[in-house]
Parts: sequence; structure tokens; C-alpha cells
Amino acid sequence: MAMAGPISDQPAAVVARPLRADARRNRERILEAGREAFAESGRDVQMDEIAQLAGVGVGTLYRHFPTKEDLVFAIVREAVQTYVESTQHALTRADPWEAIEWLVREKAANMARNRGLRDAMSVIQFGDENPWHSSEARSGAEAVLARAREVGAIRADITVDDWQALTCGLSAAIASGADPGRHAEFVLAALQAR
Amino acid sequence: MAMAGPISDQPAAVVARPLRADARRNRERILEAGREAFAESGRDVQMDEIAQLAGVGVGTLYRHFPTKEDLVFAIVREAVQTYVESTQHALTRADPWEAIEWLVREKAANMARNRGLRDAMSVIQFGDENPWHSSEARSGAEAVLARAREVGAIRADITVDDWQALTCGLSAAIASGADPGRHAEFVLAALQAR
Amino acid sequence: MAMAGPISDQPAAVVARPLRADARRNRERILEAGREAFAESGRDVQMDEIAQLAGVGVGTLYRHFPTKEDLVFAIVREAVQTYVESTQHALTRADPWEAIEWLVREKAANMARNRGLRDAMSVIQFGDENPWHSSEARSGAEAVLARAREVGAIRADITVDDWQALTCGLSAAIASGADPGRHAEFVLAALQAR
Amino acid sequence: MAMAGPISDQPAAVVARPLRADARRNRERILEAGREAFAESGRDVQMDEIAQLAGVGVGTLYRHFPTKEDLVFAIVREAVQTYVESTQHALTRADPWEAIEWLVREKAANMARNRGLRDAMSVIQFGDENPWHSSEARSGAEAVLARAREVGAIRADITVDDWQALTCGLSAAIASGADPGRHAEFVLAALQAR
DNA sequence: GATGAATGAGGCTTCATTCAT
DNA sequence: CATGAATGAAGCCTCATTCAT
Repeated sequence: MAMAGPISDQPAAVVARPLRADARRNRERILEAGREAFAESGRDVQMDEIAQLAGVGVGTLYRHFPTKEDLVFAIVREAVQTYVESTQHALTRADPWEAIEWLVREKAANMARNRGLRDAMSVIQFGDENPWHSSEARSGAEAVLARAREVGAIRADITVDDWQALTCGLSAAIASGADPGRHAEFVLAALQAR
Repeated sequence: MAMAGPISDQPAAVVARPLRADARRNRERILEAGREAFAESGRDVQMDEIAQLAGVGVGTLYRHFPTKEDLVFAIVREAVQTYVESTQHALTRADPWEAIEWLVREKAANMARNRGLRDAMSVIQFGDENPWHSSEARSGAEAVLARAREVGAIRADITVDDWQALTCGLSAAIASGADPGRHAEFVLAALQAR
Repeated sequence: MAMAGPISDQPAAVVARPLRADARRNRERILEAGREAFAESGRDVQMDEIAQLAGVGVGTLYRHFPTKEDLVFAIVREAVQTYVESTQHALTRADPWEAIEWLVREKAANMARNRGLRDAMSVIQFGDENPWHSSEARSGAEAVLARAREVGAIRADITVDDWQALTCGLSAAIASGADPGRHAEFVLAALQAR
Repeated sequence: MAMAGPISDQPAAVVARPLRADARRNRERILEAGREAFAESGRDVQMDEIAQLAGVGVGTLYRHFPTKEDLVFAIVREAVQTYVESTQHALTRADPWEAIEWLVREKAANMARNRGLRDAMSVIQFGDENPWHSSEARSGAEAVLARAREVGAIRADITVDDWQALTCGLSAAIASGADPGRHAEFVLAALQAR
């Protein structure tokens, strides 16, 4: 999930001074390790295990993420971020339906790359902060859907909530072993106008 | 999830003498409490909490289910059982497509009644025993699909694995708040021949 | 450890009405089961296990022995009783040294028959009630020792405490697998005047 | 039971990096506390109690000894180690009988210092690993016995098993309150050629 | 800053004992 | 009276988090 963009995954409000090079690298390694750890060992990974996988001590892990929740949030936020960017990228497509196709497939591919994300998420309690429901994520999706709706490419009644639900199902299916490409087709079939 | 059918959830092989009336009732109350508890409090419910909800001591809980896993297994098995029965019931429908419609909606309704089931499942480690993948469950589904395939009601290439994946997505979506009926429609749309 | 004598193992003070025939038999079976259970399963036997071995419900077990300690006490008391009787029997021997020989061997044989007794004893906390140190047991031993001391058959300085210690060691060695007869010889060698 | 010798109680094969100074000290304190705790409170000591006695949290205790059994094993192993070393030391004595005398008294003294060891041992299940029966312990004893046998200092028929049995009895007697020195004499009397 | 040892609240489970059937 | 289901205090152990080195 190496992110190309300049977008920081620190909440913008906290204008943290840029981390020292090695600290930054540690942060990356921990996030990477976290992703792997959840994929490997499921929801029961311990912080120690993640630290070991990252090749750092627990102390270091905690310096970067004061709480297990914080770590998972960061992992999720990165995934969401990728998704939001994908959404924006989708809007650059000329054909509204193709935009949707691309986005669904992209999302499926991402979940496949990110096996363990669902497990990770099952560890934390989202209050109202679930980043998948952030306005940014929703408005992006809404834009994509709106365009497609206008040209009659998708069923007229599809809402953002529908989209989220389908996307959630997509993730679950893939996480439990389904073929990403194939399940993406199912989602598209469900969206498509008849 | 009390089911009318005569099917016992005791493996037939173990001809355990029928439980004393009160013991049987306790067993039911514990299962019921387990379901509720997972729905209410999520994957972190404690055995003590479940026991309290059931109005019995922990000891009693453990007499009936020697392990937390055993309890969850029993809860899942009940749900699977219900599902298998639904599958069989679906086969009594004359119209193959209606059978599928009914089955998907039934499954959705069940998941809605069973909110928390996914959370509960996330507590246990299935080896190769995941009851949703039991041959019974699969063969039932296969029968329903086969009929529908023959008459061209569903896409010709739909496999049982596809069915399981869609079903898994359905559960996840509903568990995370989606509208059962609506998401059932999506699944049907994905299955239906164009 | 079937006891021949008329001696009741109920404390004399409690003039319990003689138990009904079946109750008496149950009591015996429980004691027997207790002995076996400790021999088989060691100090961790559970009351349920003993009850099962005795072929009665736990409730019945508790009717006879209100406490696990009570059961173990009864088991120990029986063994002590046998021992006290042996002591008295030893006094009927004409030769004081032969009396000692016989008594040590008898004790060894009894411990061999009673494997598990030490384990059982390790379950309870003797206050000042350790029946092996009862005045009855001690005075019997003292009598046997005194006679032998007088004729110079044993070392002049052997006390009852020495005797108890040797006897304790004998039990431990046998319980841990030593040959009863052989270890009896060692004890005799230690006692014998040079 | 801190022994001067250079012999580590870590299996030599595992070249664990030497523990940090404080960790090492904690390990010692825990072992010490374990010994005391078993002596004080008998077989029912709780891990929490031992931890408290050692002045550490339970977590620390469990970091050093992942299981109650592990702790007891370590305690026993130390005692065995001491005993093995004593055996070797005994071999340096010129007089074979004096070697035996010294060894028996040493063992008695050690058991006296180690009251509670038997209780501790009664907590664990030895498979075939009972360290008192380790080949190291046996061969050491055999060497000491052989020398004494040759010069006719001990009975010709004394085997290592006899030695172990006598030693076991010695421990039991002392643990149950017998005078160490005195009981040592009994053992010696049993061994000595007449 | 990094490390990993220490901490201890909290979870699962056992088992002596009680009590409804 | 016998039975065995129910009870719940108490024990062992885990793991997120802190803190001395």
C-alpha cells in the first residue's frame, strides 16, 4: 500500500514536524508489518508480534502508535485513502460506467492485496469515525454514482449506502477467499441497469 | 432461532439420553443469550456476561458448552442448520427461480435476526470444519442452483462457490447495517440471467 | 482394607444409628472408590470421579462425607486403624524383635496395598488431628518399641518419633515405586542394635 | 540454594544471550520466592502469591516461567543440580565410606533447607522426565556406591534404586518434620555393611 | 530515541459443594 | 434418599501498555 501521492496520513490538523528519515522508515515498516500480521495471524495478533515483524521493539511501535487502535486506524486510513484517491481517479474517466467498472475492480484488487484488513478492523470500535463513512469517501462515491445514474448506466435507485453495502460485501467475500475479479463482476451486475 | 423442524442439533450418533427438562431449557436459554450477547456487545462478550444474560451461573454454561468455542460452534451450527433446512424447503417450490428468490431473502432475514453471528464467528478458529462449507450445506445449494440453471433462470456459470461468496457478502453487509431486503435484491440481480 | 474388627470408624461420640444395609454398602463402595481413585489419578481426583467410580451420584457421596476432607480423613482413619490393630497384634508375639519385624513388613505391605494413600493425605490439612500421631497409634508403637529396647533388640535410643519418621520414609519410598519388602529390610536395619 | 559452581541451570544447548542484569536478579528472586512459598504455604500456593513474595508482577513471573509447572521444574532442577554437584564432590573424598556419609548428610541438610520441595513436586506431573532419576543423577550415585561396595563399606547388594528409595524416604521424613541429622544416620545404618 | 523487561487488570475455566427433581 | 444439574469463588494465564536501561 505504498502511497504515491503527497497526501499525509496524519490528520491535517496536527502539523507534526516531518519525521526524521529513520523514524519515517520505522513508521512505514510498522504499518507494513501490521498489514502482514493481520493477514497472517488474523485478528488475534499481538503488538509484540507486529513489532517483531517490523523489526523494532514494542517500545518503538508505541512511540509511533500510542494505542493498538491507533495503529489499526492508521492501517485502515491508508486503505481508505487509497480508495478515495481511486475514486478521484475514476472521475477522470470519460465513460461513467467504465469509471464504475474500474473503481469496483480496483477496490477488489485492493482488498485482495490487503487481506487481513477486515480482521484488523474487527479489532477496533468505530464510534462515528469509521473512515469508510467519512464524507470524503462518501462524496467521492456519490460523484461517481451520480454521473453513471445520469446516463442511465446504473439503476436509478442506487444510493451511496447501497454502494457502501455492496463494497462491504465485496470485501467480506474476498477476505473469506472469493475470487476478487469474479466477485467484482457480481457487484457490477447488481449495479447495472437492466 | 428455534426451528420447528424435527431436526435435532445433537449429532445423531451420540444417543445422549434426552436432557432433563430444566437442563434442556437452560441449554436453550444459553444459546439464546449467546446470540443476543454477540449482537449486543460484539466479539468481546465474556462468558460471565452470557451466563448472566441467560440467568445461569458460569458453571452451568460450562456444563453445557465446555469451551467458549463450543458455545459459538453451537450457535453457528444452529444457524447453519436453519439455513440447510431452508435450502431443503426451497426445493419444494415449483418454480426454480422463485426457489432462489425465497432462499436468498430467507437467508437475509435470518442474518438480520442473527446480527452478531459474524462477530461470534470471528471468535473461533475453524479448521476445515467451517460448517457453512459443510457438504450438506453445499449440496443443498447445488441442488437449488442446478434446477435454476437448467431452466436458464440464473447465469449458466454460477457455481456453488459463487453462491457461497455472495451469501458471505450478504451476511457481512447486513451485519454492518445494510437493509436485508435491499441487499437480497442485489444478490438476486447478480445471479439472474440477463 | 476391609476391616475385620468390630471397631467403627465413626468417632465414638456420634452414636449414629446403624446405617441401613444399602447405605452401609454405599459407604463402603465410596471408601473403596476413594482409595482406588487416589491410586489411579493421584492427588487431583475430583469428587465426581470418585462418585462415578463408586457407582453413585455426587449427592450420595456428600451425604456420607460432607466434605472432601471428611472422605480423606475416613480413608486415612481406616488405614491408621488397620495399623493400630497390627500394632496390637504384634504385641501378641513372644519375641520382641520378631514383633518389630512383622510390624514393619505388615506396614510396608499395607502401604503397597494402599498406594495413593499418601496422595490422598496430601490433599488435606491436618491440624493437630493427624491420626498417624494419635495417642492410640503412638502408644501402641511405644509398647512394641519398649519391649524390644528392653531385650536389646533395637538401638537403645530409638524413640517413637524415630519410628514415625522411618515409617513415613517407608511409605514415601513405596509410594514412589520402591519394593516394599526390600525397603522394610532397610528400616529394620536402621532400627536394629549393632 | 545459590550454588557457587559454574554450572548454569540453563540447558547448555540453548545459548540464550545472558539476561539483562535486572532480569537475572528477578529470575533469582522468583526461584527463591517459589521455594519459600512452597515451604510456607504448601502445595496450594498461587502464582500471584509467589509473584508478590518475589516482589514482581505476575506478568514478570510468567515471562520467566511460562507455566506453573515450568517454575516448579526449575526449582526441582536446581535442587537436583545441587545434588548432582554434591555427588561429584563426594567422589573427591579419599575414603569411600566417608564419601557416602558426607553425601547423605549433605542431602539431608539440603532437604532441610528446601522444605517445601516435596510439596512443590506434588504439583507437577513428571512424565519420564523426573529429574531425580536423570542418568546424570543415577550415574553419579552409582559411582559413589561402587567405590564403597568395592572396599566393603556398604552392603554388597545395594543398588542405585535402593539408594534412590532411601533418599526418597529421607526427603519425605524430613519434609514431614523429622530431624535431618538423625534420619541421615538411619539411612547410613541401612546402607552400612554389618 | 530505541529496546524489551515489567506490569496487572481481566478473561477463561475448574471443581467442591448445594439443591431441585 | 439418590441423583446429577447448578452454582460461583478462585486459580491460571494473556497481552496491551508502561518504564527503566
